[in-house]
Amino acid sequence: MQSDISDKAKATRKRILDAAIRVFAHKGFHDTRVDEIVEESGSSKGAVYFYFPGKQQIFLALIDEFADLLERRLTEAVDQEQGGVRKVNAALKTCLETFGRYRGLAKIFLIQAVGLGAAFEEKRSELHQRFANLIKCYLDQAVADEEIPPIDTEVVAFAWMGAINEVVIRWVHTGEPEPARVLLTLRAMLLRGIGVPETDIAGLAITPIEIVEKSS
Amino acid sequence: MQSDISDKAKATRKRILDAAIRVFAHKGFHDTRVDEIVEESGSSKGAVYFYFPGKQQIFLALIDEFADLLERRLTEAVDQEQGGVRKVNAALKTCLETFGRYRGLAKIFLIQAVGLGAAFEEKRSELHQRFANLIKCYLDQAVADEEIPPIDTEVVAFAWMGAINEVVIRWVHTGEPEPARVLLTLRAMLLRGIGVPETDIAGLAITPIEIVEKSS
DNA sequence: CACTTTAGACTGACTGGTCGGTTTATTGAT
DNA sequence: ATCAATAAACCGACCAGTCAGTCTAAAGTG
Repeated sequence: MQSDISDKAKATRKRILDAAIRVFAHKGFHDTRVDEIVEESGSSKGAVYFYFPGKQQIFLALIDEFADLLERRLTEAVDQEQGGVRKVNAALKTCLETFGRYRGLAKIFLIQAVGLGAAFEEKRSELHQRFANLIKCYLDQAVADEEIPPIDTEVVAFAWMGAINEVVIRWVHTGEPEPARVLLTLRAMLLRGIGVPETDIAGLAITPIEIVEKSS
Repeated sequence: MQSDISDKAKATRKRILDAAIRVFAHKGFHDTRVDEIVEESGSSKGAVYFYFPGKQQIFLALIDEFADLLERRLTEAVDQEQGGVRKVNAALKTCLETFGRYRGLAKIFLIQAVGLGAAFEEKRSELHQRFANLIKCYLDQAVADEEIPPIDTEVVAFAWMGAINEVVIRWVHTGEPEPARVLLTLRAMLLRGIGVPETDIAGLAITPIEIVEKSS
């Protein structure tokens, strides 16, 4: 059948992307040679430039793909929960799970995509803006529902994102501390920080997180 | 006199470093050409390589210098205050002031030093560790003094650092939101987050921050 | 069916511009 | 004269991207 061809073709494309995740995550954008992606993927330079316009586009494709994935999972998880506090809890858990499942992409997203000069910086800024806004919306809702006192949700949203990112970065790097510990501590800290009553926080289940690593 | 020479020499060195701050902050490490630093500093390639072993070392020198400066200012400010809550407040204020005063260095420190591959990544990790540890110490002390309930200070320390960094990055980039607003919100959020009683937080003065930009 | 043709997927040797670093010459202070 | 300081032409390794060509399988043809 004809899908044989395109299956094999798609497979090559995927092999290249997977290899790119591994190499980019490990060495960063500038220290990654296209030839290394070629070798790691077991394909050829021609194949790489057949499927992608250039090195930069491969990198951006990975980031965009992951950002979409994360946003999809977040909104999905949050929408399934009722009430601001539970929603926040779900979001936090989903974040840690997703970063844990796609550790390579997480490292690319959180570290390797930073400090790459103007061309990428705009993208990074825009992505952070996007996720901060997502958080801000949920916070605003919690305020509107009078679950928490009125606060400067914009600043808090950025602070939350930074807090989560930093802890995840640390974890991706060293494997420390374990996600369960992180979830508990971070959750308590962030929720307390916006004035959620202690009783509401204590009421949250100690949902275990499952961290399963996937290639892509 | 002999200081004429070394004065002039030191001046050249400084001009190079200042130029490097500007260019690195604006374009990032890899997009910065040594020739751009030469031009911006109004010196020459010979002078640059007379004072520094190479591009990378200039970059690292800037980061180390700033890290030392920040740490010095922080410990200084914290030591002058009495009591955990006030110390934290002082630290936060000092952070924002210092980042504000040295905006170029702040951008290099927080953004441009990230995602540069293994050679720099270790340095970055070590720096974050260092500052997180500083925070952790103060938090531990606050716990020991029973000002706050026992918490996982390690995780909280990283979360705090991430929160501060992200907000500062945003501010360095867009100029938004104003530091005063940031200090108030961040302070309340972080202190609440570790269980500081609302009354203690309210008791803190609304100390105005002065943000004066300096070249270096 | 045998055969040519076409198209898509892929290969890897090659290239040409770029840029960190070096060298050599010059200046100027003591 | 001597030597630190500076200038700027120069070098060459490096590497993203190119391209002429190969291979395989499907489509067209008689």
